[in-house]
Amino acid sequence: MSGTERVRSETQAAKRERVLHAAMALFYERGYSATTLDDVAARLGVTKPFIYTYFRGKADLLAALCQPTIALSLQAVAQAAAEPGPPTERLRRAMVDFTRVVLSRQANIAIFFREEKHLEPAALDEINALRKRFDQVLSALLAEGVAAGAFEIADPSLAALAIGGMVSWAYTWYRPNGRMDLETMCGRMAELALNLAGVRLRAAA
Amino acid sequence: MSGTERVRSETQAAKRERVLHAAMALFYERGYSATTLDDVAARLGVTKPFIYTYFRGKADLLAALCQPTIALSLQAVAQAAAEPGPPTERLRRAMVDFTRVVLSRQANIAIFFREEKHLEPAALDEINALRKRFDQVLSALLAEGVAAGAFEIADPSLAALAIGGMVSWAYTWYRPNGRMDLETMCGRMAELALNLAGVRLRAAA
DNA sequence: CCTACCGATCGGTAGG
DNA sequence: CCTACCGATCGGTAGG
Repeated sequence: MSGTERVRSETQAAKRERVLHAAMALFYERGYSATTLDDVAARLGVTKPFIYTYFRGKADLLAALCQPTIALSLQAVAQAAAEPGPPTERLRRAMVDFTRVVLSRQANIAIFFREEKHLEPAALDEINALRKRFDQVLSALLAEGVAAGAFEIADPSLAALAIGGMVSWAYTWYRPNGRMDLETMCGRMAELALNLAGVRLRAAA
Repeated sequence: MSGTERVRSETQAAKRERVLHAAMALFYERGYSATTLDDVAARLGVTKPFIYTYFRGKADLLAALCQPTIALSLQAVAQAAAEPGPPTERLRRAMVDFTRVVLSRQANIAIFFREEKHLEPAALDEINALRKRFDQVLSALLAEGVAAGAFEIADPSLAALAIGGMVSWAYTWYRPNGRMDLETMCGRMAELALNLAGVRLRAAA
């Protein structure tokens, strides 16, 4: 309708974003396999070949939905880890920011973990390299905190996987408009991550 | 060959299990959509109609792979929660047993979370009821521990989701024949869960 | 006569 | 950017 008419006047980048948004919604609701490119086109009021102007194919759309979100997850943790300040506050900040990425991009996170097998090998390799760095950065921050006496962790690598999983998993249960707003949830998940890291004292920053 | 010949002499239940095992391996490696029933049959040295003797169709196979594993997860936590003894030891036991289900049935867990969208609505409803009970049982155990002064948890429902996620997530990274054997890993994950629950003292049982 | 299968094929739909 | 269409494939089922 009005959305359809506006598509023509938008910039190339905005049109591309429109396609991505429609694909995100459909892949999230119905799954990748059950969504046809005709479905995506129909939601935009265009036909299938329109999509091929911006993407090489269905799997390219999938990669464009997944890769930037995983990159943002890494960025959130890497930036917080590189800040000055005590390990406890850097970990808290890292977890608040990481949780915000997961919850604000819930559909993208869900799509990645569900549809990983449908990514082209090159795209999956690129994403897995980001995930590996995520675990390394988080693990290094935890080890630093142990060395500083701030955390009690027997195995920082394992704890990094545990913390990453605890937060990532929120894509399966978080409901926007639920009983807790997004920022409150970010703070709560960060607190739980600090517990997991064995932070004994909850001193304010 | 020898496998093929043996299929004839096996009992119905054993044949059904053979089909499930082949489907599990292929769904796990290639994904549900990329696996054809011909692929499953080929791995068993039979043809596709053989599968229809034991299952109503492809989605029925999927449900048979997922449902029992989720049921075992619930059972592990429910049994440990119902035992006598202090909350801390019941939680530890619940987490050791739950982690063992996740790691020993890693493929099934992965398949469920990836392919949820391909389950028939009735099968998904049944599984989601089990998952809901899982969260309720774990949440109740955490609340009991808080009441007994054993745990420090601001929000038992949220902590249950966090703990469940931390352990479930292990399906994404655990490698059998890795640096830690399965039982050691179960103990480690249980320790991390106790940390998450804010257990302050690590008194022996 | 049945159980347990196979060879062949159909309707329907996907990506491109 | 659409209409029209293909090459290929798949789940499910009939007859024997």
